[in-house]
Amino acid sequence: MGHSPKSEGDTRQRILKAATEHFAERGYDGARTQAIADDAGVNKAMLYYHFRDKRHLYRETLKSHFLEIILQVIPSFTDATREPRERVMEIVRAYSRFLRDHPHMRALMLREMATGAREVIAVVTDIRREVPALDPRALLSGLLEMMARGQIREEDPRQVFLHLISLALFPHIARPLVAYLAELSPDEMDRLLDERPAAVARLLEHGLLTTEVS
Amino acid sequence: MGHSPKSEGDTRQRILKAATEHFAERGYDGARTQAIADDAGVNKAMLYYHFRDKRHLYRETLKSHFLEIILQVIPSFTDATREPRERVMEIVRAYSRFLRDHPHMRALMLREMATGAREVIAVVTDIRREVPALDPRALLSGLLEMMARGQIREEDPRQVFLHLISLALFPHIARPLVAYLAELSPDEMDRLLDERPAAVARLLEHGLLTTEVS
DNA sequence: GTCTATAAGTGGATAGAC
DNA sequence: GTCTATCCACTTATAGAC
Repeated sequence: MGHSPKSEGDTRQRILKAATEHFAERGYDGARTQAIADDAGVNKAMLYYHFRDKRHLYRETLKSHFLEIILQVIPSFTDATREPRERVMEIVRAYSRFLRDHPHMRALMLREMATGAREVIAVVTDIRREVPALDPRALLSGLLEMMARGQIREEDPRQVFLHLISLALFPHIARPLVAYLAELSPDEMDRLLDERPAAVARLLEHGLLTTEVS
Repeated sequence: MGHSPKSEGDTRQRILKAATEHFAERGYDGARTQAIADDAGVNKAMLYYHFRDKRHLYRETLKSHFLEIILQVIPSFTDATREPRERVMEIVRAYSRFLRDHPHMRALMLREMATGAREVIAVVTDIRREVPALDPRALLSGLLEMMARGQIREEDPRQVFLHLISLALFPHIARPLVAYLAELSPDEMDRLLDERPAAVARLLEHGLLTTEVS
């Protein structure tokens, strides 16, 4: 690194941070390059110096965050040191923790899913080319292993995968709508989400339906 | 009714249909009024005659769809004529069916959630003022009733509500990303989603974790 | 690396004829 | 109710000085 005029990679980072906020809050089309530059404390022309254009800036923004989510969440699926109940709770907690630490990821992910996740998929493919160890298939193989050990019921592992990420993620991403429908204050909603890992664990242990005595 | 020059409420409906597609696929900021008018087969000025401006057009678009989702989904929570297992399967199926019949709702909902669901909430509030019978609180009371009858395990009903809509909705809304991560073809993904109601029912009956024999 | 100035184009919206 | 023509604010993007 050496002798760059002003602030090395710092400017680039500040731009990415500002871009994250604007893309998350207003979406790709709604985000204004001028506003991003202002928030980053640089001139608008700098966006085009550091990134080719708006689209490239968007991709790099996604990339910087998805690398982290993959690094944080995969281990929760594959860590075999804990007992089963604790393991599934940890999966729910891992997503929960990630969304708390990265408050803009929720909106970024939602908008990406709305467009068929085109850009995320390109970005994840990119990441995997650079770091082949980060294989999302690990998510499924961790479950298969638990099944082989008889720790979880025999079931299509893809359905089990869907069960777990649904239970873990949906309440967070649908938060505003759920809070409105169930008439919950932000505080009550926080508490409900904090209690989620335990509630999910109970569901996975006992199911929901009582056994008919008939 | 009567003697309107060309096509009564027909034009309005065609505009709403075209608007649905564009708002879903490109988002509010990404949608182009020109493109909506083109697809509706009318002049752009007509949008401003039938709806005050772009924002009002967007709200009316949401409203036309949310009225339907409320009408279709609430009954699945409150219909007490079936037995419990069939009832929860029906909840999962009701959402599934709705998303199949309204292919653009997925994206519309996702984008709304990304912005904190501001507009949907306004729209649902509107609908409830016009049709007070459609109270979303019915979603919770249906569950409470099942609990009172001992048909489902004692649990915070709000957590149960979250369990059910998470399991039912998330796999559909996250479909593109899930398909990519699990390396599933569109056909395989379709089959997986078709099998969801049964897989969810099994989860609710038996849980997931096996009982430790220790 | 960072800025100023400006180009080139696009979008939502309206006035007014039919 | 529907169309034509047009306005003007605002957006991305670049050329070029420092």
